[in-house]
Amino acid sequence: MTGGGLRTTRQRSAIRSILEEQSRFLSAQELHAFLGSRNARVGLATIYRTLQVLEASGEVDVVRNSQGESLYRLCGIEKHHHHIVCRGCGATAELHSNALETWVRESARDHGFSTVTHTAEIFGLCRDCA
Amino acid sequence: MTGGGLRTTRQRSAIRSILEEQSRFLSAQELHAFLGSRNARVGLATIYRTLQVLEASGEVDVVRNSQGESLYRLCGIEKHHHHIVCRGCGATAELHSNALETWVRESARDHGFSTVTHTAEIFGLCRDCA
DNA sequence: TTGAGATTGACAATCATTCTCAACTAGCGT
DNA sequence: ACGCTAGTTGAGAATGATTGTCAATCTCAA
Repeated sequence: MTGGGLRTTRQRSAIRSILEEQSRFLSAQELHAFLGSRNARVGLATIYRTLQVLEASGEVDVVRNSQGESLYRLCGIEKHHHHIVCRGCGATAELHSNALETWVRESARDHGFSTVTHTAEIFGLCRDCA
Repeated sequence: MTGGGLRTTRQRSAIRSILEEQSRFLSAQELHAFLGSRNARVGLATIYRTLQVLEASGEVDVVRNSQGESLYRLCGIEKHHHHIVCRGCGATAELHSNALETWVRESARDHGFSTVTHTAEIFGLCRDCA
């Protein structure tokens, strides 16, 4: 994480494994509980560190729920995108939208803003949870 | 806050006053510092409580910065809107966009989501801070 | 197999935010 | 102006997610 290469450890594999089977947004705390429940106890600090690494390398997406808690999800796609997340079960779909990116670009231009970043997430109830 | 009417107190006036002169997003902590610096000391708990009331009544807008801290800003407009916020000075402009709302509606429909809410904020550097 | 450097984890430390609850006060009725 | 009562306040404890610490442990290239 600091300089050299990354190593494959039991902990990192376990974390990645959970992330893979649950293809939805999970909090670090949930991840911790999951790991514990299957005898693969991993320290919280390690979970947070691993999640940071994955985030930095773009392997997971991060969103914040209304409580300000960070939720992580494995993400195969490197392309910029957004999410629609189910408040009930956490199911997620990725969204790609030119309309949105255009809106961002034009808003920035109209107000003289540069080096802009943006957030945009939709939360709702999926068909099953409705 | 619980049931009946609201009262006008020195604290609430002071908070509102700061919010009015600083027409930009402030954190509760900044507000606390501001108040302290002008001999109008107000307890942090009170600041948070007041901000919650103002948020509930739609008098302030709230966004979360990348640290997960909540930022508040007085908002005269009751109509739904978004913001473009300067990372440097906190200057803010309100955005109204049919394109964005349409994107949300269509994304929800396409994925079978109902009762959706959404967040969308743009962060960047304003002309002065660039 | 070995050594250097990456990684881990128990636990302390942060930090924003919320809770607790006794003391205080705005403002209605008199 | 006075009293009363429910809304308010604030100091400090509590919460809860996240980060820092650092000695012990583990990976993996040589």
